[in-house]
Parts: sequence; structure tokens; C-alpha cells
Amino acid sequence: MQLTEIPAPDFDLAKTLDSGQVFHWQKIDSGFVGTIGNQAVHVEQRGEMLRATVASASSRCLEKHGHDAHAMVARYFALDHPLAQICASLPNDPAINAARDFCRGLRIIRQPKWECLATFICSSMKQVAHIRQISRALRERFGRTRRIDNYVVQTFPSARRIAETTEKALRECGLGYRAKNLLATARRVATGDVDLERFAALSDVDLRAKLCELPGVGAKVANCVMLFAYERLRAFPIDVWIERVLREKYFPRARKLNAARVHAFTQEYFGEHGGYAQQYLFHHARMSKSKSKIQRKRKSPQGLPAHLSRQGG
DNA sequence: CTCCAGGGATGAT
DNA sequence: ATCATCCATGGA
Repeated sequence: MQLTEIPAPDFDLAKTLDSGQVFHWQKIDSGFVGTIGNQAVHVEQRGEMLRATVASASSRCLEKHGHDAHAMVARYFALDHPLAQICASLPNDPAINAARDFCRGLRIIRQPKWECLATFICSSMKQVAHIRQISRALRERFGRTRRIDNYVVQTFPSARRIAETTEKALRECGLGYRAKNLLATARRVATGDVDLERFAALSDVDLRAKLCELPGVGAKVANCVMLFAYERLRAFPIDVWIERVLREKYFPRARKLNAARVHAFTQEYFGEHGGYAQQYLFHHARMSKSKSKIQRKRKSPQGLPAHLSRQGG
């Protein structure tokens, strides 16, 4: 058990953990508990300081990976990212400026590769709350229990562990049709057919292509994994939220968006840290929508004005 | 109750 | 190459 204090300027822990890039951290009194790899972590932010408690199964486990608790936590939360420079490198336009201001201190963290891949395979056509629920179900059923301070957390199950389950068992975790994809991909990773660590040496284009060979992985999931687990800060995942933003803010006159054209635009316009731009636009759009669902324009049936189309009342 | 979600695979144009 | 459809689930 190690308790460390880590300087963390330009960092907002809560915003980072609630931005839809990672799904398992649990909010507790003035902090969060979760896991980094196989180690349980209790972390809380006090101003520009991070206070973290790390527990591992064996004390050698930390040294074995060449990390003490301090370095491991700092690396996970990407405290070494030059956030001021990154923000300054983003385009100067109204949408980005508003999102950047709203997301101050939000960092793109470095997640374990398999955990990130598996979680995003489960993310298709699911709301963030659902993904959190699936992640928790997989951990509770197949993960390993760890205790940290007076809390209990579960590690994310390895590919090998998932590979030896059944589609039925995965469906019982709420995965629906995604169960088959997760199982198939887990098997390919578990057998060594694909080596996610080795993928780190590939170029962006080759990495994306290799990830897209896996069942349940298309361009969007591949880009999420590249951004959140492979440190590819150019990767620009386009989901329904981002597509909405792009359509409204950057292609207001387009009839239909061509995927290849949009991809080319995002790479060139948002630049080498486009993934940060994407995450800021995503989080800002998602947060500002959930608050202002009042007075949202709704199309009324048969073209009737909204106030005349209500049934009953 | 209905709506919709950090999509992907498949088959028809 | 684009487009429509299906796939399961549960929070809002």
C-alpha cells in the first residue's frame, strides 16, 4: 500500500473521469476508486495536488513493471501531456473555443490496451451510463477483487479470462449482440493471434487497419482505442454526437457527409492533437445537451404546431 | 410508455 | 463505392 502526493497542474480529475473515455471509476466522498491495470487505486484531487493510494497484490508487482505508485498514476492520467501547448495548438474557432473553455483540465488518459478495446467493443449503440453498467458487470463477474482503503473494486478481466467464458455468460452481463464480437476478439487476443502490445509499433494507418480486422471493431471504435490506449492524439473518433457537431458547426450547408472527406477535414483542420479537440467537442456537446432538454424543438406529427399536437391533457 | 445511444456487419443498389 | 437494415438493452 502506497500513499503518494502528485503535483497535477492543469488537471481536472472529475471532468477527466466523467468525459466518456473511461467507464469504471466510482465516485466516492471527495474522490474516486478504481483500478489501473491490476492495481486498485483511490485517488482524490486537492487543488493542484493529487493524493493517490495504490494497492497491489504483491509489493513486487509495482517494481516488476518499473513503476512506483507515483509514476504509475502520473502516467495513467497523462500528467506529462503539455496541456497548455496542446490547447494552444487547437484551431481558433467558436466551437473549439467554447469546448476548450468548458473542458479546462480534461486530459486524454493512457488506458490499458485490452481493457480499452474490450470496453469500446461493448460501446456500440450504448449510452455512457449503459457502458458503465456493462463494464461493472464484466468486472464483478469475471474480474479479480481488490481492496483499497475501505473500498472494494474489481479488475477488468483479461482477454484469456473472457475467452474462456461463453456468449451466453456475456449476454447475461447486458452485452446483447455485442457478446459474440467481444468473445471472438478475446479469443484472437488470448491465443496470441494478435498482440496488442506489438501494435504500438505500427503507424496510425496500419494500426487502424489491424484494429479494424477484429470482430466488432470499425473505424469509430478503432479511433477510440488509438486515442485512449495507444497515445495517438491525432485519432478523431466520430460518433453520433461528434457527427452532429461537425454537421452543425463545420458543414452547415452539406446535404450528406462523405466519411472520407470528413476524415480528411478533421485530420487537416484539427491537426496533431485532433483527439483532444474531438474529446472537448464531445464532452461539451453531451453536457450542454443534458441540461437544456427543456425548450428543445420537437417536430410535431402531421406538421401541427407543438402546442396543438399533444395527446390528452 | 417511447426514444435513443461514443456502431458494425451484411446484403442490396 | 454508397445505402438500408438488423442487431439487444436499458437509462432518461
